[in-house]
Amino acid sequence: MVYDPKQIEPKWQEYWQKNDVYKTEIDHSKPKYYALDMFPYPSGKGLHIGHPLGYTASDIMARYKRMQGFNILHPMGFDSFGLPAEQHAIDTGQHPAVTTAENIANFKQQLSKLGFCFDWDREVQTSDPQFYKWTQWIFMQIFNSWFNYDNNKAESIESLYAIFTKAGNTQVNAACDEDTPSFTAEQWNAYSADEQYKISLKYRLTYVADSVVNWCPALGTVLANDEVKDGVSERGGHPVERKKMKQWSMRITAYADRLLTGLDRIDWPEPLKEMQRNWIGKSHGAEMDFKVDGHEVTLTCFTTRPDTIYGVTFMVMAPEHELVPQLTTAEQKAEVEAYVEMAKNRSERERQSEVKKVSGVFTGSYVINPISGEKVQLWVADYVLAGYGTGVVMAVPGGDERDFRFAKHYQLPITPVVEGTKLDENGEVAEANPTKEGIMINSGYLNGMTCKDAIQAVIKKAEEDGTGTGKVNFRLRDAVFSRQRYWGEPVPAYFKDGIPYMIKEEELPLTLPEISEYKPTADGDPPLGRAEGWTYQDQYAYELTTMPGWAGSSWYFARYMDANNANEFANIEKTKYWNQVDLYIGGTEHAVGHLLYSRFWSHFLFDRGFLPYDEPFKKLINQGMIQGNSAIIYRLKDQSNKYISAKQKGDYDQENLIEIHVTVAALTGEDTIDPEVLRTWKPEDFKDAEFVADPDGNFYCTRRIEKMGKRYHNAIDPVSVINDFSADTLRCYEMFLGPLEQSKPWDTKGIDGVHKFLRKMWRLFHQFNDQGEFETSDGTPDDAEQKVIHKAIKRLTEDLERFAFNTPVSTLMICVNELTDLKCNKHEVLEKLLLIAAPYAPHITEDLWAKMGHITSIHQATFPKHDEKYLQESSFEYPVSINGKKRTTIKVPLDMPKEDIERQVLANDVVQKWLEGKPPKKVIIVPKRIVNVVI
RNA sequence: GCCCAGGUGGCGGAAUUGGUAGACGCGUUGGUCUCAAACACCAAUGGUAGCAAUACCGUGCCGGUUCGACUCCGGCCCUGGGUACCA
Repeated sequence: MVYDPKQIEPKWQEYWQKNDVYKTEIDHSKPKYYALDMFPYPSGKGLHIGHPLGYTASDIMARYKRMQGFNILHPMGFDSFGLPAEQHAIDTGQHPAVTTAENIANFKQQLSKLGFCFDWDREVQTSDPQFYKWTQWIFMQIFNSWFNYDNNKAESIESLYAIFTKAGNTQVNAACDEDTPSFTAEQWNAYSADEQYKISLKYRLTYVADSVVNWCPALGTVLANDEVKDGVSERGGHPVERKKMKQWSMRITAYADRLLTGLDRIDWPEPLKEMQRNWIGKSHGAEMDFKVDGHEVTLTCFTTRPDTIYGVTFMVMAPEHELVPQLTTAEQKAEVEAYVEMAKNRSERERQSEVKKVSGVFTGSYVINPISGEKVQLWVADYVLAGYGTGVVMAVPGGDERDFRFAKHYQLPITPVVEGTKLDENGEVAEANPTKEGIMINSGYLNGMTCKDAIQAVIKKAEEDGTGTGKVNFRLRDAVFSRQRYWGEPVPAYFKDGIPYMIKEEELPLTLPEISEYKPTADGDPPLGRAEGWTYQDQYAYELTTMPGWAGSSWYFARYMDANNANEFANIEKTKYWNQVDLYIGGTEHAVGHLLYSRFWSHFLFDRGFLPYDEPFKKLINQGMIQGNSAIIYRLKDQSNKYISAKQKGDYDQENLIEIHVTVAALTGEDTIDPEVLRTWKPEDFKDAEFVADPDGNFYCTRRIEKMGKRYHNAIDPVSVINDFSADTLRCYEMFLGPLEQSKPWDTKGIDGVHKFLRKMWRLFHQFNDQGEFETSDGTPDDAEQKVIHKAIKRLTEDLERFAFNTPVSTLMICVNELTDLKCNKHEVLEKLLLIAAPYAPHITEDLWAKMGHITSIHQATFPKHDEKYLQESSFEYPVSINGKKRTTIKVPLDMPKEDIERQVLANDVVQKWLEGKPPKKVIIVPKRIVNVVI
């Protein structure tokens, strides 16, 4: 009988499902283990080969831990709100809910073939009203909270009212809007309830404020940065401008410090923590006030280097800064306005990355240095960002590279203020010196101080003079929470006299209304503006924006613990049992998005007593991305229908070529394309296209390794791989491909080897009779057999304990090969082999396990432990090096003392030859490693 | 630009603490089995020189630390991810 996965795999998948093998209940007698995957967005293209990578790893860990006696929570669900379904709705008119349901059905169908041990009774879908009811509920709790810096915790808004009633707000140390006025208890108590409410809005952790967005007037909508290419919309190529709009935001900045220190308590990859730290970007420095000459206006800038205050030779404000018009002189007005208009269309990313393109304009105004009293020019330049710090920088070209480039370009003065700044032959500053190491020069009373002392000195003086204060600044910005979309959670808020109010908790969920079209309205309102009667109590307009994609994904992991609870988002007793996610697996692309927002919400829910932990993910592994190998062809810009073979690229004007990603299904070889496949693939683009092939008759494309995704048409369907081989093969192969954390392009080159391994394992159980039927023997295993299996158990266990998922496949292969060589068919040995292979290849091992006579699932059996007694060696073969270069080996008993080993080594022929009669300088013996003779 | 990661044979990768570089698999070459194929099995396989023993070179590039460096340090180059409204 041969290994026939087509027969085995569906059989056992059905068995597991029917017998509820993976159903999970709280069991206080067992330790728990929560293994979680980042849930997928159910795209229309279905599962791609990257999804099963992380899912397989967590599945292996879940099965392994289950076999070690843990109670496993291993659920799956769908992040089912999102842009693609909405875009599909705009294009076809099909309701996103319908598209999403179809896609989810397809995903589940595909997932079912991979043999994962998910407990599907706990499935969640973020677009399900029974789920988003609780997303809205959490939103309300955040709205009804404020952040108290005194104890660094979110508290109920009632407690803030209580403080105001007693003491006003002068003693309150809270996260709030900048324009919050001060008031006493008397003043507060004199306010009307409405006025009090209005003031409370400045403290609540969600609030409405102006935020800058990418506005596309032609499409009447806001675009994601992703949808903007070179300043125009990706769809249609319409101009995009940056515009301020009223948006809901969340005060994540209040949690900046806790999100920073919380990282120290979790087992995440250090680079990822580093990314989050940098994203939060805590920096110490000062805010300095510069008076504008001839105006009653002060410009405040944040700087991390107040010590360089004497090096300030000009000042720069962001083009969006609200004081730009006021501070521009009549002569400079036209130039400044033109510049501001130009800067409006450049994205923040462009502005930061194109450092070589220096641009800016003089306002005509001057500011006065608060320390030196010097008068310097005030400029506007787009390398200064409105959103960071105060949107104004004091430029120190001697110490900052961007300031330096700017000063060089516009011939502004450059003063070196730190000793050791490089000068050119004319004695002018040759390059900026950004280091904090050195002694101050050209800096008045600061001269001779170290930078660090000067920083303190300047802050002290500024605070005494009232011209500045020491300040901690964060790069992190509050999180914009509004999206001008249809397919997202409605915000459970309505407006009365322009003031936002929450609906009542018992009125949740606020379900998405039906609308006729999914586009924005003619006057630029979000799609919900089309919903008829979209009002609260028939009179107050509901919020028209919806929540962002990260809302649902910021708490879904808690819902799995109590997925069907209709009265609470998750019962606290249940969340106490399951607690933190023990192993969370997902891609690095979420490093600062999802993984920061989830931490934020968890910290919040913890503060308010809704969750028993603040850090949601105890251990995290960032799986690498399985990249696609895209196929790219070239179209001539001036002839929309003409495509040229990639090899002729050089013959054309590069500006005239447009790269087009085409489906990898059209590939006929490494880099050749069959144009006929393209004609049927996308008739609207290629039906009548002209393809200019090479003289050899081939039409070449360019291949490029990049993210696998819909837009690149480079995705591979895992089900096709299962059909060609088996689910067990795919699982093992995805692990075998390399370290989980590493990104790698998908390539099926080596998959045969893994498939062969499974066949070999199968044959191991069918090798002892002529019919090839299943047969094992009861004989006692000999030492060689014991050694093979115990070596494998040890290696595999050690590797899994350190979350190395790739090397165990090799270990299993070696074990099967060695047992085959030994012609081992001992029941005791083969049973252990099945047990250790079960997490990787659940179907084949389950089948063989049943054939061995077991009546319960192998996944409910106990994982074997290795016995050291079979692995003990009596001697060790040392590699012997001369001056670090390996020359020979020497085998000595393990317990031999170092002096005796040295004697043996020196007596060795090869060593003697190298020594040429002279004694060695040194002999280094590292036990069980190496002997190195230095001559 | 900024933040993070990676770079090892023809290919995917291994080397767990600074200690035999290339485990395991693919591919290639030669062979066994077969009427033939498929399957399977055996052998070789980093490069150069050599019949061989062996020698020299070799972990992106340049330099350093060390008895010894894929591993640690400094400087570059290239590739991938993120960069706040893709998910």
